[in-house]
Amino acid sequence: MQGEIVDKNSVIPIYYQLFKYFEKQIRSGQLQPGDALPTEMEIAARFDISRMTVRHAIGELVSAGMVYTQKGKGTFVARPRLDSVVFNLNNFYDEIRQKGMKRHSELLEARIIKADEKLAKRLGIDINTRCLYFRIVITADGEPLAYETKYTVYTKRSPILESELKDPSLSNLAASHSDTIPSSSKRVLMVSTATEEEAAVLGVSHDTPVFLMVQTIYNAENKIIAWGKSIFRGDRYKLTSYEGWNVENIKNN
Amino acid sequence: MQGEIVDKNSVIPIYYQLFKYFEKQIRSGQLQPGDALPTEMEIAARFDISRMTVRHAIGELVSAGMVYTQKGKGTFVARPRLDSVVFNLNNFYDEIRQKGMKRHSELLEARIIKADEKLAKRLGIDINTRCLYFRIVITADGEPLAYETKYTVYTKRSPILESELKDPSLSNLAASHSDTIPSSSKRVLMVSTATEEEAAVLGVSHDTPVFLMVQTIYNAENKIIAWGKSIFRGDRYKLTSYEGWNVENIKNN
DNA sequence: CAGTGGTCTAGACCACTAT
DNA sequence: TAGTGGTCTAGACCACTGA
Repeated sequence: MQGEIVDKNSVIPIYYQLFKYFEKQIRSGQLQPGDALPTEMEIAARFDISRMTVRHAIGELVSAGMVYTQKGKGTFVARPRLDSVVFNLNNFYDEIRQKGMKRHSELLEARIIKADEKLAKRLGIDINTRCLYFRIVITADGEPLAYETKYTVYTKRSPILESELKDPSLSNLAASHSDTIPSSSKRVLMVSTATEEEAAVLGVSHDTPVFLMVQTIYNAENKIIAWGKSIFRGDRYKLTSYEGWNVENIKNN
Repeated sequence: MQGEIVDKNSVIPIYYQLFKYFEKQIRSGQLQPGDALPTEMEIAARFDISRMTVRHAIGELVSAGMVYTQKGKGTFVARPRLDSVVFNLNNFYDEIRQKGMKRHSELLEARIIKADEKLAKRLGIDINTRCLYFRIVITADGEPLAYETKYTVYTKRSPILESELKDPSLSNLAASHSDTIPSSSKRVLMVSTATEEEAAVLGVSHDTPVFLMVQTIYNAENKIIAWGKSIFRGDRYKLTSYEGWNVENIKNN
């Protein structure tokens, strides 16, 4: 009768079947936060499998944050952490695609420049170092949504493809034109109001609220190799975060 | 001589020592993205440990996103994903603490109300359902930083503690006063400008750019049990995201 | 003390990859 | 075909918990 839960002859691994079984119990509320799971020995005996296989399944549940273990006591259903919130930035670009809109990047300007004092300081490089500078506007169905300005050191002197300038990924760009590999990235998200120039490019009125994001790319030696500033229209963009175990069910609310 | 790397007599588990060993190799760049790790059998033989212990260590590296495995081929160092960005909202409140400032919550208003049509629709409940409504201002060193308005259904009629009204966690509040348990949470982060009322409360001028966050708490049946709106001063708050493997080294830049 | 989860072993068979 | 990682077993000993 337990064969309905774990089929040892299935191509699906036993540990995965077991993981899904408990996941379902928890998501459905049959196992409530604080409830104890059966002991590993009990589970192994009930399904006639090895304790190591049981532990593999429980390990997956722990990784998913759905249970926690306490040495000498047992394994318990965790409380969903509704307060630790993460906003996934992919939203900014994915949102366009999800709505079935066509994303398009327009190159406004692209130049090789020699770093002046301000840029040299910002990039942590020497003055007059050759840099690649460019600006793009990202549109969806013809409407401007974001305005990005980017700088990266240009030490490799490899050819610049227009396609890569239209790619919003600053780290890919740095990988192509810096002589070191991008290793870390820092982004700061702020609110601001559009400057005259930004308002003109985005086709909004001056003082419209916008998201302002500044990104810095570092190599393995923690040297800055790229810097970018992005302005997102506040009337078109938003970030959404879902937490908990029933997330799929509320996404369309 | 390998004993310097893995000490089988240490109280630290072997798999963890091995995990740290490879983590160090990767962070230091001695193992570059794309490089293959030794095979599991090789590692087991070199350190004279069981293959299962090696697999445990590699499993940790996989969980950390530092390596990936390919059946029949081997295990390889992953490329850090610098494009998938997450902003951790805890920033909003942690930032205050991190700066050594004292957070304080001031209760502006707290009432039990009967839901009017607008609120009933927003909370997905019947008109005239009893709800707890309140507003707070969060200050740091006396300066207002955030303004929050919250509603939750009030079915348990349990006493309301002023301390819990000052806790910024909407899910904790819903847990106390709703007759069902919070299960999922949805948050939407937008930019806006302060309304007259918000500007007055926060002590900023009208039309100052602000973060606007709306949170909805659901129970296991996907019924809304709480709703809240938070206004964060744009001139005081920012969200920061770090990606990559050298993150600790760039946090102070 | 008995029971729990944490670690570890020395095998085994499998599916997949490349040659 | 040989080599890889993926799964699984049936033990073992340990540290920790609570009675």
